Amino acid sequence: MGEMTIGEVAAHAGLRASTVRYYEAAGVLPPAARVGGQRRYDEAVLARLAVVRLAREVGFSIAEIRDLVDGFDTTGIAPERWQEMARRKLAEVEALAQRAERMRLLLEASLACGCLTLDTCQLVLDSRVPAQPAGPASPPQAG
Amino acid sequence: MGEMTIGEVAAHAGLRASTVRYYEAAGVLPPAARVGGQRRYDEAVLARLAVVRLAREVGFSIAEIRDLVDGFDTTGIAPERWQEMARRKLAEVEALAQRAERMRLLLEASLACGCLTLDTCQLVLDSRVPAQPAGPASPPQAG
DNA sequence: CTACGGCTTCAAGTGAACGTGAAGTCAAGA
DNA sequence: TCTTGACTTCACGTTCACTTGAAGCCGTAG
Repeated sequence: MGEMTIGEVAAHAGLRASTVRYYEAAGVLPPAARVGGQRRYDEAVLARLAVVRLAREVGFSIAEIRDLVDGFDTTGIAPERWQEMARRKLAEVEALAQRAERMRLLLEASLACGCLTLDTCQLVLDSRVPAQPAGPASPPQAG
Repeated sequence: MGEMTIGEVAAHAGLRASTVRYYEAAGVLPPAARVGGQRRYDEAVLARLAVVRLAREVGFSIAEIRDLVDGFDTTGIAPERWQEMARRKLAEVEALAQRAERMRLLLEASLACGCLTLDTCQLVLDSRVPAQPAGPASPPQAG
């Protein structure tokens, strides 16, 4: 199983061939060797794809993963780079968890509230405009 | 303050005028009355926009909010419709919270692990391919 | 008169993570 | 030989919630 085509790699990794090609174009995988124009892989790419999967599962974007593996072939990445990025991402994930918790609380409150018309519901009134600070008007950024 | 232009409404709601126009086009706001081609609003629209804000905060998409307010003017929505959609959304939000929790655990584990090369890390090996069930091959869906 | 600010419309752009379709190459099998 | 299946590149489509740009109307202030 030393030489694999893109279809075999995709099958082993649980991906589509198009995704593997996309990963290469995005710099997440190094350019594969070609035989008659077709990509050939050895098993190391499966380890790399496992790292990519883990990174995706913990919330890294494709661009972040590109930065993570930049300058390395399929054999290994830089541990200190991972550590640093993982710490940053952990903060993001905790923020996400807090947001989810807030959504959950609001939903439960709205279900418990049961007011006949939401237009007069206290929950709605509470979320009218979230505290505009003083100073010249600056419209909100995309969120 | 009975008659407001789109700019005034936007300022009161903490939105951009373009967003208010977008909401109308998306069916989230009913078509506004026009005076000389320009939109005119009364205060009821602010209550509607507060409902929209709350709905967005608890995770409803624009399309879901359109369904939520479908058939109602700026005065009120259907409570039972809200209840049903809120219950569904609550399940989604709980799933999101679980995913965030899983991301957090994985990140913390990877930071605690500290193995020199992630390619041989147990965490990576664990996330190789998540349990493909038997049967004819069917490529994974987007997710 | 001219500039200005705010309004109108429609169309297209943004970013993320791929998916999809066209058009063509290539080797193996009936 | 013809077909099948897997592969190639390239470019455009998809979803979401908007934003931005172009081109133009309208009232007012200088």
